[in-house]
Amino acid sequence: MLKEERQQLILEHLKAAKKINLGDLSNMLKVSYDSVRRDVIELEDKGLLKKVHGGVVSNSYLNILAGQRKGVKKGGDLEIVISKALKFLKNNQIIILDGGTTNFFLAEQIPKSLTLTVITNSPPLAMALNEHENVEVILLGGRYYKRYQIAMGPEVSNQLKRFNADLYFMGVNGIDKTKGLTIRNYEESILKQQMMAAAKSTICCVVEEKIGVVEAYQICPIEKIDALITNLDPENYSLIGYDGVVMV
Amino acid sequence: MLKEERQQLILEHLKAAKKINLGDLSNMLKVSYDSVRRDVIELEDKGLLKKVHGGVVSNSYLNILAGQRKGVKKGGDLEIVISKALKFLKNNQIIILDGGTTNFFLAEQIPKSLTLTVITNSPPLAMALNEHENVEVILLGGRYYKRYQIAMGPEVSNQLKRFNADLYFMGVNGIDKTKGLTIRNYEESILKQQMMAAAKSTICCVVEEKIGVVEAYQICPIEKIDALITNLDPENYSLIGYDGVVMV
DNA sequence: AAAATAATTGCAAGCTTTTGCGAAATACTG
DNA sequence: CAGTATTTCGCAAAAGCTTGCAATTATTTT
Repeated sequence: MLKEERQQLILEHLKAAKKINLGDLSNMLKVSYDSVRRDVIELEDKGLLKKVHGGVVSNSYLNILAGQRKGVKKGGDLEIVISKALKFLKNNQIIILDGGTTNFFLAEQIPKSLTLTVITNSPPLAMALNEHENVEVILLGGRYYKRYQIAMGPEVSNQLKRFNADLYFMGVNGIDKTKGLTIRNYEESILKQQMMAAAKSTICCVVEEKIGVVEAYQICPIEKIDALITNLDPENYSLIGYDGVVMV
Repeated sequence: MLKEERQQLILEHLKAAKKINLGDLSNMLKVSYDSVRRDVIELEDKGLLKKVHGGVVSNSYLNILAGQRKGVKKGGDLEIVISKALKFLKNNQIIILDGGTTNFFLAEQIPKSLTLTVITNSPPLAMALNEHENVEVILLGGRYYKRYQIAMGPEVSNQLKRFNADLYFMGVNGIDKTKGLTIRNYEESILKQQMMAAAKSTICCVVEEKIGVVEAYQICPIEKIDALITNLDPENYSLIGYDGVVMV
Protein backbone atom coordinates (compact mmCIF):
# COMPACT_ATOMS: atom_id res chain seq x y z
CA MET A 1 0.00 0.00 0.00
CA LEU A 2 1.31 3.39 -0.97
CA LYS A 3 1.82 6.08 1.57
CA GLU A 4 -0.36 8.48 -0.36
CA GLU A 5 -3.10 5.93 -0.58
CA ARG A 6 -3.01 5.38 3.13
CA GLN A 7 -3.12 9.06 3.87
CA GLN A 8 -6.12 9.40 1.62
CA LEU A 9 -7.85 6.63 3.52
CA ILE A 10 -7.07 8.27 6.82
CA LEU A 11 -8.64 11.49 5.65
CA GLU A 12 -11.72 9.73 4.39
CA HIS A 13 -12.11 7.91 7.62
CA LEU A 14 -11.76 11.08 9.52
CA LYS A 15 -14.56 12.66 7.57
CA ALA A 16 -16.88 10.02 8.92
CA ALA A 17 -15.43 9.43 12.34
CA LYS A 18 -14.45 12.89 13.59
CA LYS A 19 -11.86 11.30 15.87
CA ILE A 20 -9.75 8.16 15.50
CA ASN A 21 -6.93 6.82 17.58
CA LEU A 22 -3.70 5.81 15.98
CA GLY A 23 -3.74 2.20 17.14
CA ASP A 24 -7.07 1.57 15.44
CA LEU A 25 -5.80 3.19 12.31
CA SER A 26 -2.76 0.98 12.41
CA ASN A 27 -4.90 -2.17 12.61
CA MET A 28 -7.27 -0.98 10.01
CA LEU A 29 -4.60 -0.11 7.50
CA LYS A 30 -2.41 -3.07 8.40
CA VAL A 31 0.75 -1.09 8.90
CA SER A 32 2.77 -0.36 11.96
CA TYR A 33 1.80 2.23 14.47
CA ASP A 34 4.78 4.29 13.45
CA SER A 35 3.85 4.48 9.82
CA VAL A 36 0.42 5.74 10.73
CA ARG A 37 1.96 8.17 13.10
CA ARG A 38 4.24 9.51 10.41
CA ASP A 39 1.40 9.77 7.94
CA VAL A 40 -0.59 11.73 10.43
CA ILE A 41 2.31 14.09 11.03
CA GLU A 42 2.56 14.78 7.31
CA LEU A 43 -1.14 15.40 7.05
CA GLU A 44 -1.00 17.73 9.99
CA ASP A 45 1.81 19.64 8.32
CA LYS A 46 -0.46 20.13 5.36
CA GLY A 47 -3.13 21.37 7.70
CA LEU A 48 -5.53 18.59 6.80
CA LEU A 49 -6.09 17.29 10.29
CA LYS A 50 -5.12 17.95 13.86
CA LYS A 51 -3.19 15.59 16.07
CA VAL A 52 -4.26 15.39 19.69
CA HIS A 53 -3.32 13.08 22.50
CA GLY A 54 -5.27 9.94 21.84
CA GLY A 55 -5.70 10.27 18.12
CA VAL A 56 -6.47 12.67 15.33
CA VAL A 57 -9.39 14.97 14.71
CA SER A 58 -10.62 16.46 11.50
CA ASN A 59 -9.64 20.01 10.80
CA SER A 60 -12.41 20.74 8.31
CA TYR A 61 -9.88 22.58 6.28
CA LEU A 62 -11.59 22.38 2.93
CA ASN A 63 -9.30 23.26 0.19
CA ILE A 64 -11.04 25.59 -2.18
CA LEU A 65 -9.02 23.77 -4.77
CA ALA A 66 -10.72 20.53 -4.02
CA GLY A 67 -13.78 21.42 -5.99
CA GLN A 68 -15.88 22.18 -2.95
CA ARG A 69 -16.96 25.49 -4.33
CA LYS A 70 -20.37 26.78 -3.45
CA GLY A 71 -20.02 24.50 -0.54
CA VAL A 72 -22.07 26.11 2.19
CA LYS A 73 -24.37 23.43 3.46
CA LYS A 74 -27.86 24.64 4.20
CA GLY A 75 -28.31 24.88 7.91
CA GLY A 76 -24.69 23.94 8.55
CA ASP A 77 -22.50 25.67 11.07
CA LEU A 78 -20.79 27.65 8.39
CA GLU A 79 -24.04 28.95 6.99
CA ILE A 80 -25.08 30.25 10.38
CA VAL A 81 -21.77 32.03 10.82
CA ILE A 82 -21.98 33.57 7.38
CA SER A 83 -25.54 34.77 7.76
CA LYS A 84 -24.57 36.51 10.99
CA ALA A 85 -21.54 38.05 9.34
CA LEU A 86 -23.54 39.41 6.44
CA LYS A 87 -25.56 41.53 8.86
CA PHE A 88 -22.46 43.61 9.51
CA LEU A 89 -22.18 44.70 5.91
CA LYS A 90 -23.50 48.11 4.92
CA ASN A 91 -23.48 49.96 1.64
CA ASN A 92 -20.31 51.83 0.70
CA GLN A 93 -18.16 50.11 3.26
CA ILE A 94 -14.60 49.18 2.58
CA ILE A 95 -13.81 45.76 3.94
CA ILE A 96 -10.77 43.54 4.08
CA LEU A 97 -11.19 39.82 3.57
CA ASP A 98 -8.19 37.57 3.99
CA GLY A 99 -7.81 34.04 2.64
CA GLY A 100 -9.46 31.02 4.13
CA THR A 101 -12.61 29.14 3.46
CA THR A 102 -14.94 31.09 5.69
CA ASN A 103 -14.19 34.34 3.95
CA PHE A 104 -14.40 32.69 0.58
CA PHE A 105 -17.92 31.53 1.26
CA LEU A 106 -18.77 34.83 2.86
CA ALA A 107 -17.73 36.61 -0.31
CA GLU A 108 -19.89 34.31 -2.40
CA GLN A 109 -22.89 35.09 -0.22
CA ILE A 110 -22.54 38.86 -0.31
CA PRO A 111 -25.84 40.22 -1.68
CA LYS A 112 -25.45 41.30 -5.28
CA SER A 113 -27.19 44.57 -4.51
CA LEU A 114 -24.68 45.68 -1.90
CA THR A 115 -22.16 48.32 -2.90
CA LEU A 116 -18.82 47.54 -1.31
CA THR A 117 -15.11 47.71 -1.78
CA VAL A 118 -13.38 44.47 -0.93
CA ILE A 119 -9.65 44.37 -0.32
CA THR A 120 -8.18 40.89 -0.43
CA ASN A 121 -4.98 38.96 -0.82
CA SER A 122 -6.84 35.90 -2.05
CA PRO A 123 -7.14 35.35 -5.82
CA PRO A 124 -9.92 32.77 -5.44
CA LEU A 125 -11.90 35.20 -3.35
CA ALA A 126 -11.41 37.97 -5.89
CA MET A 127 -12.70 35.64 -8.57
CA ALA A 128 -15.65 34.63 -6.43
CA LEU A 129 -16.76 38.25 -6.69
CA ASN A 130 -16.70 38.29 -10.49
CA GLU A 131 -20.47 38.48 -10.71
CA HIS A 132 -20.92 41.07 -7.99
CA GLU A 133 -21.26 44.15 -10.12
CA ASN A 134 -21.47 46.53 -7.22
CA VAL A 135 -18.44 45.22 -5.42
CA GLU A 136 -15.15 46.79 -6.30
CA VAL A 137 -12.21 44.50 -5.66
CA ILE A 138 -8.70 45.53 -4.76
CA LEU A 139 -6.28 42.66 -5.05
CA LEU A 140 -3.17 42.72 -2.92
CA GLY A 141 -0.16 41.43 -4.81
CA GLY A 142 3.08 39.79 -3.77
CA ARG A 143 4.56 36.34 -3.62
CA TYR A 144 1.76 33.86 -4.16
CA TYR A 145 1.62 30.98 -1.71
CA LYS A 146 0.07 28.12 -3.56
CA ARG A 147 -0.67 26.10 -0.53
CA TYR A 148 -2.89 28.76 0.98
CA GLN A 149 -3.74 30.39 -2.31
CA ILE A 150 -2.96 33.83 -0.99
CA ALA A 151 -0.43 36.55 -1.67
CA MET A 152 1.91 37.41 1.19
CA GLY A 153 5.12 39.25 1.74
CA PRO A 154 6.45 42.76 2.01
CA GLU A 155 4.55 44.09 -1.01
CA VAL A 156 1.27 43.06 0.53
CA SER A 157 2.21 44.72 3.80
CA ASN A 158 3.20 47.92 2.05
CA GLN A 159 0.01 48.13 0.10
CA LEU A 160 -1.95 47.57 3.29
CA LYS A 161 -0.33 50.52 5.01
CA ARG A 162 -2.17 52.88 2.72
CA PHE A 163 -5.61 51.52 3.53
CA ASN A 164 -8.11 52.49 6.17
CA ALA A 165 -10.89 50.02 5.81
CA ASP A 166 -14.07 49.96 7.83
CA LEU A 167 -14.06 46.28 8.62
CA TYR A 168 -11.68 43.37 8.57
CA PHE A 169 -13.03 39.83 8.57
CA MET A 170 -10.29 37.68 9.97
CA GLY A 171 -10.03 33.95 9.49
CA VAL A 172 -8.19 31.91 12.12
CA ASN A 173 -7.27 28.31 12.82
CA GLY A 174 -7.94 28.45 16.53
CA ILE A 175 -9.43 30.61 19.21
CA ASP A 176 -8.84 30.19 22.91
CA LYS A 177 -9.63 32.16 26.05
CA THR A 178 -6.07 32.51 27.17
CA LYS A 179 -4.02 31.92 24.03
CA GLY A 180 -6.16 34.19 21.87
CA LEU A 181 -6.43 33.92 18.11
CA THR A 182 -3.91 31.57 16.60
CA ILE A 183 -2.86 30.27 13.23
CA ARG A 184 -0.43 27.72 11.83
CA ASN A 185 1.68 29.93 9.63
CA TYR A 186 3.99 32.53 11.04
CA GLU A 187 4.05 34.88 8.11
CA GLU A 188 0.31 34.82 7.92
CA SER A 189 0.02 35.69 11.59
CA ILE A 190 2.01 38.86 10.95
CA LEU A 191 -0.03 39.69 7.91
CA LYS A 192 -3.24 39.40 9.86
CA GLN A 193 -1.89 41.83 12.43
CA GLN A 194 -1.21 44.28 9.65
CA MET A 195 -4.68 43.79 8.28
CA MET A 196 -6.09 44.56 11.71
CA ALA A 197 -4.09 47.77 11.74
CA ALA A 198 -5.49 48.68 8.35
CA ALA A 199 -9.11 48.47 9.47
CA LYS A 200 -11.21 50.37 11.98
CA SER A 201 -12.68 47.20 13.41
CA THR A 202 -11.96 43.53 13.20
CA ILE A 203 -14.47 40.73 13.19
CA CYS A 204 -13.51 37.13 13.60
CA CYS A 205 -15.68 34.38 12.14
CA VAL A 206 -15.23 30.86 13.48
CA VAL A 207 -17.21 27.70 13.55
CA GLU A 208 -17.64 25.86 16.82
CA GLU A 209 -14.90 23.32 16.29
CA LYS A 210 -12.21 25.96 16.33
CA ILE A 211 -13.17 27.18 19.77
CA GLY A 212 -10.63 26.09 22.31
CA VAL A 213 -8.10 25.19 19.62
CA VAL A 214 -4.61 26.58 19.98
CA GLU A 215 -2.26 26.74 17.02
CA ALA A 216 1.38 27.69 16.73
CA TYR A 217 1.29 31.45 16.28
CA GLN A 218 -0.80 34.02 18.03
CA ILE A 219 -2.23 36.87 16.04
CA CYS A 220 -3.59 38.73 19.02
CA PRO A 221 -5.39 38.20 22.30
CA ILE A 222 -9.15 37.82 22.20
CA GLU A 223 -9.98 41.25 23.47
CA LYS A 224 -8.32 42.99 20.54
CA ILE A 225 -11.04 42.03 18.16
CA ASP A 226 -14.30 43.87 18.07
CA ALA A 227 -16.67 41.03 17.51
CA LEU A 228 -16.61 37.27 17.48
CA ILE A 229 -19.07 35.50 15.27
CA THR A 230 -19.74 31.82 15.89
CA ASN A 231 -22.50 29.43 14.98
CA LEU A 232 -23.40 29.13 18.66
CA ASP A 233 -25.80 31.17 20.67
CA PRO A 234 -23.89 34.01 22.33
CA GLU A 235 -25.01 32.62 25.70
CA ASN A 236 -23.60 29.17 25.02
CA TYR A 237 -21.43 27.66 27.70
CA SER A 238 -18.52 27.15 25.34
CA LEU A 239 -18.19 30.87 25.13
CA ILE A 240 -18.08 31.64 28.81
CA GLY A 241 -14.94 33.41 29.79
CA TYR A 242 -14.25 35.11 26.51
CA ASP A 243 -14.28 38.52 28.04
CA GLY A 244 -14.09 41.86 26.37
CA VAL A 245 -15.52 40.75 23.07
CA VAL A 246 -18.91 41.24 21.55
CA MET A 247 -20.31 37.81 20.92
CA VAL A 248 -22.61 37.25 18.01
CA MET B 1 6.27 -1.28 -28.46
CA LEU B 2 6.26 2.43 -29.00
CA LYS B 3 6.78 4.83 -26.20
CA GLU B 4 3.51 6.64 -26.87
CA GLU B 5 1.62 3.39 -26.91
CA ARG B 6 3.11 2.41 -23.61
CA GLN B 7 2.31 5.73 -22.03
CA GLN B 8 -1.25 5.42 -23.22
CA LEU B 9 -1.48 2.02 -21.60
CA ILE B 10 -0.10 3.36 -18.37
CA LEU B 11 -2.74 6.06 -18.29
CA GLU B 12 -5.52 3.63 -19.07
CA HIS B 13 -4.41 1.28 -16.41
CA LEU B 14 -4.24 4.11 -13.97
CA LYS B 15 -7.77 5.15 -14.75
CA ALA B 16 -8.97 1.75 -13.66
CA ALA B 17 -6.58 1.04 -10.83
CA LYS B 18 -5.95 4.47 -9.32
CA LYS B 19 -2.45 3.37 -8.39
CA ILE B 20 0.26 1.02 -9.52
CA ASN B 21 3.85 0.42 -8.70
CA LEU B 22 6.60 0.72 -11.23
CA GLY B 23 7.82 -2.86 -10.99
CA ASP B 24 4.38 -4.21 -11.85
CA LEU B 25 4.13 -1.82 -14.74
CA SER B 26 7.48 -2.99 -15.96
CA ASN B 27 6.32 -6.63 -15.97
CA MET B 28 3.01 -5.80 -17.48
CA LEU B 29 4.45 -3.84 -20.36
CA LYS B 30 7.47 -6.08 -20.76
CA VAL B 31 10.02 -3.31 -20.71
CA SER B 32 12.68 -2.46 -18.20
CA TYR B 33 11.94 -0.67 -15.00
CA ASP B 34 13.87 2.30 -16.33
CA SER B 35 11.78 2.77 -19.40
CA VAL B 36 8.64 2.74 -17.36
CA ARG B 37 10.20 5.16 -14.98
CA ARG B 38 11.06 7.54 -17.81
CA ASP B 39 7.60 7.26 -19.27
CA VAL B 40 6.13 8.10 -15.96
CA ILE B 41 8.36 11.15 -15.62
CA GLU B 42 7.15 12.43 -18.98
CA LEU B 43 3.55 11.88 -18.05
CA GLU B 44 4.07 13.66 -14.79
CA ASP B 45 5.55 16.61 -16.63
CA LYS B 46 2.34 16.88 -18.56
CA GLY B 47 0.40 16.71 -15.36
CA LEU B 48 -1.33 13.47 -16.27
CA LEU B 49 -0.36 11.53 -13.20
CA LYS B 50 1.54 11.87 -9.99
CA LYS B 51 4.67 10.00 -9.15
CA VAL B 52 5.12 9.03 -5.54
CA HIS B 53 7.57 6.84 -3.73
CA GLY B 54 6.44 3.33 -4.47
CA GLY B 55 4.56 3.93 -7.67
CA VAL B 56 2.21 6.32 -9.41
CA VAL B 57 -1.26 7.50 -8.63
CA SER B 58 -3.73 9.11 -10.94
CA ASN B 59 -3.71 12.72 -9.92
CA SER B 60 -7.45 12.84 -9.68
CA TYR B 61 -7.14 10.43 -6.84
CA LEU B 62 -5.15 12.67 -4.57
CA ASN B 63 -6.89 15.84 -5.59
CA ILE B 64 -10.53 15.97 -6.45
CA LEU B 65 -9.36 18.36 -9.05
CA ALA B 66 -10.32 15.91 -11.76
CA GLY B 67 -13.10 18.10 -13.07
CA GLN B 68 -10.64 20.78 -13.99
CA ARG B 69 -10.46 20.17 -17.71
CA LYS B 70 -7.41 21.08 -19.54
CA GLY B 71 -8.91 23.39 -22.04
CA VAL B 72 -6.64 22.96 -25.03
CA LYS B 73 -8.12 20.97 -27.84
CA LYS B 74 -5.81 18.30 -29.18
CA GLY B 75 -4.41 19.30 -32.52
CA GLY B 76 -6.12 22.68 -32.44
CA ASP B 77 -4.45 25.91 -33.43
CA LEU B 78 -3.94 26.88 -29.84
CA GLU B 79 -2.15 23.68 -29.02
CA ILE B 80 0.33 24.28 -31.81
CA VAL B 81 1.01 27.80 -30.62
CA ILE B 82 1.48 26.63 -27.06
CA SER B 83 3.83 23.80 -27.92
CA LYS B 84 5.99 26.26 -29.84
CA ALA B 85 5.91 28.69 -26.97
CA LEU B 86 6.96 26.06 -24.46
CA LYS B 87 10.23 25.60 -26.36
CA PHE B 88 11.27 29.05 -25.28
CA LEU B 89 11.12 28.18 -21.61
CA LYS B 90 14.32 27.29 -19.83
CA ASN B 91 15.05 26.45 -16.25
CA ASN B 92 15.43 29.35 -13.84
CA GLN B 93 13.95 31.92 -16.14
CA ILE B 94 11.77 34.70 -14.91
CA ILE B 95 8.82 35.26 -17.17
CA ILE B 96 5.89 37.62 -17.26
CA LEU B 97 2.53 36.28 -18.33
CA ASP B 98 -0.35 38.70 -18.70
CA GLY B 99 -4.01 37.82 -18.76
CA GLY B 100 -5.78 36.24 -21.66
CA THR B 101 -6.66 32.73 -22.61
CA THR B 102 -3.53 31.86 -24.54
CA ASN B 103 -1.33 32.57 -21.57
CA PHE B 104 -3.69 30.77 -19.25
CA PHE B 105 -3.43 27.60 -21.29
CA LEU B 106 0.27 28.11 -21.70
CA ALA B 107 0.64 28.23 -17.94
CA GLU B 108 -1.32 25.01 -17.57
CA GLN B 109 0.97 23.27 -20.03
CA ILE B 110 4.24 24.31 -18.44
CA PRO B 111 6.09 21.07 -17.64
CA LYS B 112 5.90 20.23 -13.98
CA SER B 113 9.64 19.70 -13.83
CA LEU B 114 10.55 23.16 -15.09
CA THR B 115 11.84 25.62 -12.51
CA LEU B 116 10.54 29.09 -13.27
CA THR B 117 9.37 32.30 -11.75
CA VAL B 118 6.15 33.56 -13.25
CA ILE B 119 5.04 37.15 -12.77
CA THR B 120 1.40 37.75 -13.55
CA ASN B 121 -1.48 40.11 -13.01
CA SER B 122 -3.99 37.36 -13.60
CA PRO B 123 -5.46 35.56 -10.58
CA PRO B 124 -6.80 32.66 -12.66
CA LEU B 125 -3.38 32.15 -14.16
CA ALA B 126 -1.75 32.19 -10.74
CA MET B 127 -4.19 29.54 -9.61
CA ALA B 128 -3.58 27.48 -12.73
CA LEU B 129 -0.02 27.09 -11.46
CA ASN B 130 -1.07 25.71 -8.09
CA GLU B 131 0.18 22.23 -8.93
CA HIS B 132 3.46 23.35 -10.45
CA GLU B 133 5.71 22.83 -7.50
CA ASN B 134 8.75 24.25 -9.22
CA VAL B 135 7.13 27.42 -10.43
CA GLU B 136 7.25 30.40 -8.12
CA VAL B 137 4.45 32.85 -8.71
CA ILE B 138 4.54 36.59 -8.14
CA LEU B 139 1.10 38.09 -8.26
CA LEU B 140 0.76 41.71 -9.24
CA GLY B 141 -1.90 43.46 -7.22
CA GLY B 142 -4.08 46.45 -7.80
CA ARG B 143 -7.62 47.17 -8.83
CA TYR B 144 -9.16 43.95 -10.06
CA TYR B 145 -11.01 44.16 -13.34
CA LYS B 146 -13.64 41.48 -13.20
CA ARG B 147 -14.39 41.52 -16.86
CA TYR B 148 -10.84 40.63 -17.81
CA GLN B 149 -10.01 38.97 -14.53
CA ILE B 150 -6.78 40.87 -14.21
CA ALA B 151 -5.31 43.44 -11.88
CA MET B 152 -4.45 46.81 -13.39
CA GLY B 153 -3.66 50.29 -12.26
CA PRO B 154 -0.83 52.29 -10.76
CA GLU B 155 0.13 49.67 -8.17
CA VAL B 156 0.66 47.09 -10.88
CA SER B 157 2.76 49.51 -12.86
CA ASN B 158 4.86 50.39 -9.86
CA GLN B 159 5.53 46.79 -8.99
CA LEU B 160 6.52 46.12 -12.59
CA LYS B 161 9.16 48.82 -12.52
CA ARG B 162 11.24 46.78 -10.16
CA PHE B 163 11.30 43.68 -12.35
CA ASN B 164 13.73 42.59 -15.01
CA ALA B 165 12.27 39.45 -16.38
CA ASP B 166 13.81 37.30 -19.06
CA LEU B 167 10.70 36.88 -21.15
CA TYR B 168 7.32 38.41 -21.54
CA PHE B 169 4.56 36.49 -23.24
CA MET B 170 2.13 39.05 -24.51
CA GLY B 171 -1.45 38.35 -25.40
CA VAL B 172 -3.13 40.60 -27.98
CA ASN B 173 -6.47 40.97 -29.71
CA GLY B 174 -5.06 41.76 -33.10
CA ILE B 175 -1.84 41.84 -35.08
CA ASP B 176 -1.34 43.67 -38.33
CA LYS B 177 1.59 44.50 -40.59
CA THR B 178 1.11 48.24 -40.45
CA LYS B 179 -0.98 48.82 -37.32
CA GLY B 180 1.09 46.54 -35.17
CA LEU B 181 -0.16 44.83 -32.02
CA THR B 182 -3.51 46.09 -30.85
CA ILE B 183 -6.01 45.53 -28.07
CA ARG B 184 -9.49 46.69 -27.10
CA ASN B 185 -8.80 48.23 -23.73
CA TYR B 186 -6.81 51.38 -23.35
CA GLU B 187 -5.51 50.82 -19.86
CA GLU B 188 -4.42 47.35 -20.78
CA SER B 189 -2.50 48.63 -23.77
CA ILE B 190 -0.46 50.86 -21.46
CA LEU B 191 0.09 48.03 -19.03
CA LYS B 192 1.40 45.79 -21.76
CA GLN B 193 3.89 48.45 -22.75
CA GLN B 194 5.10 48.51 -19.19
CA MET B 195 5.39 44.77 -19.15
CA MET B 196 7.50 44.93 -22.28
CA ALA B 197 9.77 47.38 -20.54
CA ALA B 198 10.08 45.02 -17.59
CA ALA B 199 11.36 42.13 -19.69
CA LYS B 200 14.46 41.55 -21.77
CA SER B 201 12.48 40.12 -24.63
CA THR B 202 8.87 39.95 -25.62
CA ILE B 203 7.16 37.10 -27.36
CA CYS B 204 3.71 37.36 -28.82
CA CYS B 205 1.54 34.29 -29.20
CA VAL B 206 -1.39 34.49 -31.57
CA VAL B 207 -3.59 32.07 -33.41
CA GLU B 208 -4.13 32.54 -37.10
CA GLU B 209 -7.49 34.29 -36.82
CA LYS B 210 -5.96 37.29 -35.09
CA ILE B 211 -3.58 37.96 -37.94
CA GLY B 212 -4.63 41.00 -39.87
CA VAL B 213 -7.01 42.09 -37.13
CA VAL B 214 -6.79 45.69 -35.93
CA GLU B 215 -8.25 46.76 -32.61
CA ALA B 216 -8.66 50.15 -30.98
CA TYR B 217 -5.38 50.68 -29.15
CA GLN B 218 -1.89 49.96 -30.34
CA ILE B 219 0.57 48.48 -27.89
CA CYS B 220 3.54 48.74 -30.20
CA PRO B 221 4.56 48.20 -33.79
CA ILE B 222 5.42 44.70 -34.88
CA GLU B 223 9.13 45.13 -34.97
CA LYS B 224 9.34 45.88 -31.25
CA ILE B 225 8.64 42.32 -30.29
CA ASP B 226 11.34 39.71 -30.42
CA ALA B 227 9.37 36.75 -31.67
CA LEU B 228 5.96 36.05 -33.06
CA ILE B 229 4.52 32.63 -32.46
CA THR B 230 1.62 31.50 -34.59
CA ASN B 231 0.08 28.18 -35.46
CA LEU B 232 1.16 28.68 -39.06
CA ASP B 233 4.36 27.65 -40.72
CA PRO B 234 6.79 30.59 -40.55
CA GLU B 235 6.88 30.53 -44.36
CA ASN B 236 3.12 30.86 -44.70
CA TYR B 237 1.86 33.53 -47.05
CA SER B 238 -0.23 35.18 -44.32
CA LEU B 239 2.96 36.15 -42.61
CA ILE B 240 4.66 37.80 -45.55
CA GLY B 241 5.51 41.36 -44.85
CA TYR B 242 5.92 41.11 -41.11
CA ASP B 243 9.46 42.37 -41.17
CA GLY B 244 11.92 42.58 -38.36
CA VAL B 245 10.41 39.80 -36.28
CA VAL B 246 11.50 36.27 -35.76
CA MET B 247 8.65 34.08 -36.89
CA VAL B 248 8.05 30.80 -35.20
C1' DA C 1 22.92 4.42 -49.42
C1' DA C 2 26.31 5.75 -46.03
C1' DA C 3 27.32 8.72 -42.36
C1' DA C 4 26.00 11.55 -38.77
C1' DT C 5 22.84 12.70 -35.34
C1' DA C 6 19.28 12.00 -32.13
C1' DA C 7 16.25 9.25 -29.32
C1' DT C 8 15.51 5.26 -26.66
C1' DT C 9 16.80 1.48 -23.84
C1' DG C 10 18.86 -1.44 -20.09
C1' DC C 11 22.33 -1.97 -16.60
C1' DA C 12 24.89 -1.28 -12.28
C1' DA C 13 26.35 1.38 -8.45
C1' DG C 14 25.08 4.69 -5.26
C1' DC C 15 21.58 7.26 -2.90
C1' DT C 16 17.08 8.37 -0.56
C1' DT C 17 12.80 7.19 1.40
C1' DT C 18 10.07 4.29 3.99
C1' DT C 19 9.31 1.05 7.52
C1' DG C 20 9.05 -1.43 12.01
C1' DC C 21 11.15 -2.19 16.36
C1' DG C 22 12.38 -1.37 21.18
C1' DA C 23 13.60 1.82 24.56
C1' DA C 24 12.65 6.16 26.57
C1' DA C 25 9.84 10.04 27.35
C1' DT C 26 5.57 12.23 27.86
C1' DA C 27 0.70 12.82 28.82
C1' DC C 28 -3.48 11.29 30.88
C1' DT C 29 -6.37 8.71 34.78
C1' DG C 30 -8.03 7.55 39.01
C1' DC D 1 1.36 10.35 42.64
C1' DA D 2 1.67 5.98 40.90
C1' DG D 3 0.16 3.39 36.99
C1' DT D 4 -1.31 3.02 32.38
C1' DA D 5 -1.77 4.50 27.83
C1' DT D 6 0.15 6.99 24.24
C1' DT D 7 3.73 9.18 21.85
C1' DT D 8 8.55 10.08 20.49
C1' DC D 9 13.22 8.93 19.06
C1' DG D 10 17.12 6.63 17.01
C1' DC D 11 18.39 3.03 14.39
C1' DA D 12 19.07 -0.36 10.86
C1' DA D 13 16.97 -3.22 7.28
C1' DA D 14 14.39 -3.22 3.15
C1' DA D 15 12.34 -1.28 -0.69
C1' DG D 16 12.45 2.00 -4.11
C1' DC D 17 14.63 5.73 -6.83
C1' DT D 18 18.36 8.20 -9.51
C1' DT D 19 22.31 8.89 -12.38
C1' DG D 20 25.77 8.18 -15.73
C1' DC D 21 27.11 5.25 -19.25
C1' DA D 22 27.25 2.43 -23.13
C1' DA D 23 24.61 -0.21 -26.47
C1' DT D 24 20.90 -0.16 -29.56
C1' DT D 25 17.53 1.64 -32.63
C1' DA D 26 15.43 5.31 -35.28
C1' DT D 27 15.83 9.55 -37.93
C1' DT D 28 17.96 12.95 -40.58
C1' DT D 29 21.61 14.64 -43.45
C1' DT D 30 24.96 14.35 -47.00
